[in-house]
Amino acid sequence: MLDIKQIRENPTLVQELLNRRGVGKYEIQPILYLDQQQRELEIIRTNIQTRSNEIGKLIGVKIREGVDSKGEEIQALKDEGNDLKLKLWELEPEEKELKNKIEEILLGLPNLPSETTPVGKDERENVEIRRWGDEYIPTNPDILPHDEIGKKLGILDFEKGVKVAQSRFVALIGVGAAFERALINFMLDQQIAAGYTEIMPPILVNSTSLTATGQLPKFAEESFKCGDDDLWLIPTAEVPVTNLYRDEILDSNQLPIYHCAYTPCFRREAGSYGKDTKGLIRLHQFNKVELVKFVHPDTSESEHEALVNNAEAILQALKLPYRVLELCTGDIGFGAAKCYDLEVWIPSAKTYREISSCSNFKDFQGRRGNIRFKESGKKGTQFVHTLNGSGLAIGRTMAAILENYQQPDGSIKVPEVLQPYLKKVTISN
RNA sequence: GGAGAGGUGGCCGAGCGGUUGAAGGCGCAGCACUGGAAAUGCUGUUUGGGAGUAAUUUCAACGAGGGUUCGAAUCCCUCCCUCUCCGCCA
Repeated sequence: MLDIKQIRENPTLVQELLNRRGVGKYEIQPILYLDQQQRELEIIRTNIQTRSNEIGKLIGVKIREGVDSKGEEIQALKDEGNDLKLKLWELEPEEKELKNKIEEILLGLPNLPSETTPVGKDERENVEIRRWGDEYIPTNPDILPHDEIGKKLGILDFEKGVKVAQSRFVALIGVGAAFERALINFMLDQQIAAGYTEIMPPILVNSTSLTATGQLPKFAEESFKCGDDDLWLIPTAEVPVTNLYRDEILDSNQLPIYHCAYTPCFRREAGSYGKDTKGLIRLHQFNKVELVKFVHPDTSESEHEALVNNAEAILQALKLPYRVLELCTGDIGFGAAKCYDLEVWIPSAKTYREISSCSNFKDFQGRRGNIRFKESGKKGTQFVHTLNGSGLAIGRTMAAILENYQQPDGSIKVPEVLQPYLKKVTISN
């Protein structure tokens, strides 16, 4: 959520930054107008309230002093109080409606992109920052797509996923299941060693939590809802983990807080019909290890770089070729001010595919979720900055390994760092 | 699912119609005492909105939303959540 004060005080700058996401997409003019009206009303209402409070107190004092509570003097005050009450009954709903409208619009506005976020229309204008591991790109031209080799090896069964659930679900069989588990454990162990505290959070969350992180109200159709309850399947561990500290005032010396969490993630993938219909790339349910940071605003940029490095370290340990993209203003997520995507090399498609997305939300989620901190000596509170990134998406990592480590005989070499976890050197029939 | 209890400030906990943003305690901060510390004493210590350059001032908030009243943490209604016991269950 954007700061209404910032919008009020710097409307031109705010509008300019929103325009970088797309001219004409978001307008702050309506908010400015409503805000003006609301504040004018508030002044009037507050004055009436003040007098009304005075009357209430005065009656109390008079009665205690022995004035006849049924007498004229008291009655006159009561009458005035009643008059004021009528006026308040008129003004209050009006002001409340204005406030609700402002809130509603505010919740629908995306975060302001950072000054450093490259300006661009869509994903074609993302900027490649660096590449790693070119030397690991396989030279064998006959690499089978991961889903095909997975079927051949008997470790991925998409038909069974469809039977049990629906399309875009998979069942992992035997070594496939163990492989998934090995990846999860390896990634968690590595991130814990990097300083993150592991969380195993609820994977059903309430609407308030989804609103805090920004999935609601705008992106309701992207998540699975449990019909009878106010509970949703999480689209990412970012939601429960960020909400761990919702409505809390942290002490500045508790910061920074680093968490990692393995969870399944559930996405409806509405609007991507026909895209990536095969394989592990785009499923309704997938596993992911997520990194989440809560930091002091002064450090959020360096914390962001460090978080990206933590995610990259996994790819490097697995010796998977990848590149880092800095997303442009037209492609960054709703709540992000700045975002790096990590894309892993997928040999069968001869292309890089997103495997991690590392975002700095600045105070956007902190404000929506009311996550604050207090600095001793300073008065008042500040919103924490939140950051998160995948470290990494497990299914896509498995896909990348099934291809990049594929041998001419159709077996899969197990990456060295995974061997102790899987207790295998190769996967074959 | 059935029965009962309860939700108050950073925490514990009183208050059950009148100057209560809220006693008392803990915690925290400052000061005093001390060579320094502990102990002790004193003082201070919620958050958010509005107006003002500021000092300041005003409004709101005792789970949430309505209602009664001149006045509600306190009374009434609805909802949410937590806890205990019973049942069921991985």
